Amino acid sequence: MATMTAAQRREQARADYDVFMNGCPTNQLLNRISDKWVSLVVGALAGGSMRYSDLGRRIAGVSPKMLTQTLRSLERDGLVTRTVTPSVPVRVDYELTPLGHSLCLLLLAVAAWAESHIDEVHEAREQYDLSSDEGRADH
Amino acid sequence: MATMTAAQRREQARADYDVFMNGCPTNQLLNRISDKWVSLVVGALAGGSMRYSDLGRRIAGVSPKMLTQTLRSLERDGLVTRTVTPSVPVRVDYELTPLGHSLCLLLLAVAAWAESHIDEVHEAREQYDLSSDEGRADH
DNA sequence: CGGGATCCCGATAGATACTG
DNA sequence: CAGTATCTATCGGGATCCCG
Repeated sequence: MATMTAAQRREQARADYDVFMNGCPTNQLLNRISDKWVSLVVGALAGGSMRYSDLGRRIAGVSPKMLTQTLRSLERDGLVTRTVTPSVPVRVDYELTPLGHSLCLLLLAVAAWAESHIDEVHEAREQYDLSSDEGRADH
Repeated sequence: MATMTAAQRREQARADYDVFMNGCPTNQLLNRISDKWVSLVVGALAGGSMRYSDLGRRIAGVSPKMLTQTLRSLERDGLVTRTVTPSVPVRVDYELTPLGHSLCLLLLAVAAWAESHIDEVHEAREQYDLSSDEGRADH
């Protein structure tokens, strides 16, 4: 079947693309750190180990489910360690691994870029929004 | 009203949190670059200006809608320029601004981290998945 | 050629309730 | 205290049609 619709071709392309994506470390990392809570958790743990509920209080706004989910994925990727102390009641501490601290450094670099360039972005946005309004004025 | 349910308190916390988020440049940037297509578009444009349909072919798998949407947001943020040449048919070129190139550099830094640490992450994942299987074996 | 408008669907965040 | 299970609402992403 050499005759494919545009949609079919895109579908095929997406299949190839997905394979490419899965093998691409950069996108994996991007997906990870772009997670709504990851940067906050890493940031909170940067100062040292913390208990589950301390994290929940520190990050304020996260549901137990999302906190657990985030911590689990970070643990799976070797970015944090989970330490259970079987006392009564149970105590669980989370701490950044060396790899986690390394990631924290990268996050700091991102933050640095953001803070030094955000003004330009905001200015560009105002310009853009202004132009758009003018364009629609004579509609 | 000092008596609030846990849900109400979280809701309140989220409101505060959202304000904090909106004002935080880092999260804005994170949201932007974590967009599925942004890094690919920026990467494609790193080599020079490109036409709309060339981008569509180069990135392969993107729908026209998402490509347009991505380019618009990048244009709005002052990361790319959109140049319309009113010939027949119309020709539209996109190109990275200096700010866009700067972002590209940051993306490169992220990519560098990803490539140099992805092995550790994968190894950690295997370890983690292995341990999980063992844990469930005696269930 | 380069889009905008509209409808639809699957993924996922979050609320709620329950457990060891 | 530290989660787990389930259900629902939302929303990003895609297909499809249409315009300048």
